[in-house]
Amino acid sequence: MLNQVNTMKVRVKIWLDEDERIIFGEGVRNLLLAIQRTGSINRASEELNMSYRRAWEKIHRVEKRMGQTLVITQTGGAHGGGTSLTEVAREMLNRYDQLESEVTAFANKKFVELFGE
Amino acid sequence: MLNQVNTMKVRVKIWLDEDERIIFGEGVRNLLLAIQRTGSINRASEELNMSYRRAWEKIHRVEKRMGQTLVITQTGGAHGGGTSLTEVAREMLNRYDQLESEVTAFANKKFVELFGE
DNA sequence: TTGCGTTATGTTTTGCTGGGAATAACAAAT
DNA sequence: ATTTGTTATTCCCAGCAAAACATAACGCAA
Repeated sequence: MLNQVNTMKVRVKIWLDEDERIIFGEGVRNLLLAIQRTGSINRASEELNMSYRRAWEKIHRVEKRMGQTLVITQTGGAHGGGTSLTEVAREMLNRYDQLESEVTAFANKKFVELFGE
Repeated sequence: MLNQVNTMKVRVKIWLDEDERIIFGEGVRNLLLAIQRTGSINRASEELNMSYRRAWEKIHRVEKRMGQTLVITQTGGAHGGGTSLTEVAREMLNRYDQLESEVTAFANKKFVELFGE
């Protein structure tokens, strides 16, 4: 009956929240990874085609909600400064990534069971 | 280290898509359920605090993308008409709900494993 | 033949999110 | 002192998505 729609895929989005407020999701995850890779919020936001302002807001909103510091910033200096991640941020990244990949794998398996021919 | 943030919950959103276009998600699911319950798009949209316009567009966009008819509508008559679901719609609802509940349960279990104390 | 409640659809208005420009502070190197 | 590239923050504007408004058609009942 549904064989005309069997090129569908299942998609999953996962986030952590507290009182309906997003604490940690895909957006911050990507941002933190880019900061880790580039060493600066500025370059990270460019990579993600996001304005610096938005990137900055995103991070600090999450920091406020978590009551945790996620980034260590330094202004001035030879290369203008930069930003690196705290241990807490790295830990969150690890756990979130694991959660995300396991749930996604499970969803794909179930999807095939339920919608596959 | 993350014990200050242990009132968090994990949230999951699941949808079916084809070429980055949403085919079937939470929105249409709720709408179809409300139509099933009320027998009319009009009353369903009121229940969901959504404009009739938007409800109607949502349904027909999905119908177009699936190439399937989801609702049977009737205009005029004693009570003005009404709308009921097709067999395809009911089948989609069943499978989607099952997928959604199983994945959500799995996500909650994994979340406790990864973020619980 | 008028009224009613529904489907169906076009047009206008509103509100909000995100982007961009602008500006300041900072500290190392030269 | 000047240059440099970053963080930090304010303000205004555009674009888009949702809401609101408007209108037509339909068919049964009275």
